[in-house]
Amino acid sequence: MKRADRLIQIIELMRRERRPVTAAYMAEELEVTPRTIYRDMVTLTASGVPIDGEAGIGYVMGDGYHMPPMMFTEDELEALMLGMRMVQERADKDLAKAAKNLIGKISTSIPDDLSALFLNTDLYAPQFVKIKDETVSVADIRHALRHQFKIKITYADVKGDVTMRIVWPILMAHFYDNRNMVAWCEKREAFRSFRTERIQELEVLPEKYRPYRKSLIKKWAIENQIPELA
Amino acid sequence: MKRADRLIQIIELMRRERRPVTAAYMAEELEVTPRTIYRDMVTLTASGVPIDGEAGIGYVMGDGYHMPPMMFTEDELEALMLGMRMVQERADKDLAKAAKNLIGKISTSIPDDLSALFLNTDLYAPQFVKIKDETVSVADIRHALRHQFKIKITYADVKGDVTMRIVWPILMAHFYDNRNMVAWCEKREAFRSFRTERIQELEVLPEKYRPYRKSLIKKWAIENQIPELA
DNA sequence: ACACTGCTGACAAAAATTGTCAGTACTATT
DNA sequence: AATAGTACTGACAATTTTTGTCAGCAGTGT
Repeated sequence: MKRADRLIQIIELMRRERRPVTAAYMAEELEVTPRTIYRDMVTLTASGVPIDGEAGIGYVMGDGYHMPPMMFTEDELEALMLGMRMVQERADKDLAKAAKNLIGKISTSIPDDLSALFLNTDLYAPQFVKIKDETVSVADIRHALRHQFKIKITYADVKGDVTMRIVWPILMAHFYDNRNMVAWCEKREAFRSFRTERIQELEVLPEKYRPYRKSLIKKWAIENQIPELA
Repeated sequence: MKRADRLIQIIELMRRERRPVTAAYMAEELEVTPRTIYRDMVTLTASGVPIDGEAGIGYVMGDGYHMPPMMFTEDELEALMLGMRMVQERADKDLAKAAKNLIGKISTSIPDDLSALFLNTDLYAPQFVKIKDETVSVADIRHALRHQFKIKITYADVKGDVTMRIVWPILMAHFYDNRNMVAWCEKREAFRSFRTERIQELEVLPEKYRPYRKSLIKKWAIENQIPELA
């Protein structure tokens, strides 16, 4: 990659990251050595781009630097299309519908030539193992999860034992052949995973749970040794 | 002045001008020849900076036309996020990077409260079977495919036999544990699938293939009994 | 018809970029 | 007080990029 491109990409990258970004990270992502990144940063700051670097921390972009909205690149549109295909194949039907709507919205708001490219079928992402449809509305779970509502569920476990519990949903996990809701179970006082298709009944309670979902996710990630979420 | 600086300055200059700016004017201002400005513009637009050039007029920066403020529903944002996670886990590294950039672009163009919801981690879509990294650039394949360029590849088949062929790439297929390029093979005069990680060398030829990709895909889909693409 | 402008290709001289390596200084954590 | 992580600098040679030049085509507005 040429330097000029890289500089623009660094601006984009800094704009989207809220946390400090290390030179090493950028070096990896942009496929150059950290030394080159340091040189780039000098160039950018010299040209007036408000980037702050602190030893031991990383780089942060100052507020107020406003680049005009960039259009999507071909690769971004392709990533979007592939992602939406995957969602349509693999996610629950509400989300699949949302994916379809999204494709529509975006394709009408980009130039025609890009749009044609975008909508053209040149991707294929089939899922051979079909995931069972849910009895309950996964949209309800997602809604509860986003706003930290407690939910009451009737659940059939592997052995077929049916129980009723109040849980705090914190995460949706999408695996190859099943979907899981990860939640804190009030009954067991522990994290549990619930396969969505085994949830028989579901009620979103008006009551919210207190600890921030983010911290619960972190705790769960540590317990389950999933570094990318911890 | 170095090129990198000049590009950043061009962005600044375009942002503050309302009227079209001619290449000649910028060339004067930045003390280079117009030819150099034309080259710069190609670089900038390729990097996604929304600049429009019209013969007889000059250059204007797109007023957010390419990416207008869009309203998304919570479900759409969640579909988007899930899709991009999947792409990051499952697609080649260029597309993964594009997915990341896309998240950044969209998150800066939607209201803050939605943005926070959007970026919050409440999805997990791991891929346990890791797909092998490619030797060649999959971005090149995608580019050739989108624009119907022929490509020349050196390919090692299952038995380990290495051959060189000219093929017409028509489709990328993303499976659970591998990625495939589907193409018309000039040598065999038939459709063939090539696992991307077994392509040893790749050259995008300047020559385009004639039949529309869409019709080739259809033919391939019928041969392979894939009704959703036929 | 005309002037103006965007845009492209090719080439060789000139200039910038890069990785490498070795080292300094600052920050937060232990 | 020690340690790990990070920003940052200098110098050099191989490599890559950039630039001007020139010649031309194509679209826009008068």
